[in-house]
Amino acid sequence: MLTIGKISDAAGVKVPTIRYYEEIGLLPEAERSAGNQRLYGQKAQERLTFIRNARELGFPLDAIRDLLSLSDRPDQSCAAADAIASAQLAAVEARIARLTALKAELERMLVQCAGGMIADCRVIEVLGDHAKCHADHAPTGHLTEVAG
Amino acid sequence: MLTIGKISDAAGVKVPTIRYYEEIGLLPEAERSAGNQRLYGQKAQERLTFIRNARELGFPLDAIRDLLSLSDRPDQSCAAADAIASAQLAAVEARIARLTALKAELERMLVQCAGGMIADCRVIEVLGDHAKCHADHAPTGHLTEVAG
DNA sequence: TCTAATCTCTCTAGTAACTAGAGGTGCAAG
DNA sequence: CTTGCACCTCTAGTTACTAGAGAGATTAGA
Repeated sequence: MLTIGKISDAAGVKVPTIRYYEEIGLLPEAERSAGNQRLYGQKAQERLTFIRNARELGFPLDAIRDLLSLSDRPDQSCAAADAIASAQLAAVEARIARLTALKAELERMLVQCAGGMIADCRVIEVLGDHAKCHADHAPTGHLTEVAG
Repeated sequence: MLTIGKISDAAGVKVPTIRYYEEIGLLPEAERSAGNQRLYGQKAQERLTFIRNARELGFPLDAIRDLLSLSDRPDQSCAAADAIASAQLAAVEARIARLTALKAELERMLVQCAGGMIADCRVIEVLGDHAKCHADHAPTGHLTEVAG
């Protein structure tokens, strides 16, 4: 039986994150030692590793929850898991396309900003009036793209 | 003078978002009508458009705050704005690289999942034991990549 | 065996960037 | 004048955690 710190190291997931996963029901409630500390066995560690890998591949926790419930019933068709992964793939592709467009835009801005004064700065200017950019690129509606 | 709904439409930023921007100090406090409703002029609308464009290009609000304070002093060198935009470009490029790797991984998973049972499903298996994947890809430490 | 250092516990609050909803008021058209 | 939409404030929820306080558990060394 491993303490939380050990599976944290083993699975590469931080201690508070593990407790958080338990809290939201992604991990079952851990056994406790006499002194109330969490104890984990092999199965828990595998489950945590699964979660970590899926997170690394960009799956949101809800999708992971679904995948876990699928993997708990190994006799069923693979189709549902396939659907989740496919949706994830499509989302990733969409993000790549979007980011590639942003990259081009940023490069254009920067090329034109050659050490002048703010008054003539293309970075500022382009952001103030995007019409000065090239015309229509997809109007996005929700602005949830975020810098890493 | 325009009401909040009008500049919302004009700038393409939702009404609650505008109030939020005011609350966090990205927009100055708006004038009010006799009946306590917010009123906006040309300048506020331009500022909001600037924010919207920058958000669309993936700038975080903190960076936008910096850019706005730069654009308020047009006599200074463009270097700071350039630096912010460059950092943003680098962040975007890093995200693209990461997502491209994820895409390859997901595609590999899916190719091998050809309608079998969960017990043999590569999607589940790969997530359970990433060693079954190809070896080392960048160990990321923080798992903040999210599906769109 | 004692003690000091390191874990671990719970709980609360904070992060980014909003979104949603409740319950109430302003305003313009018919 | 009333109907109905737009607006107001405030609170709480979202995702996936992270940080910190204050207290108890465990373990390694003297």
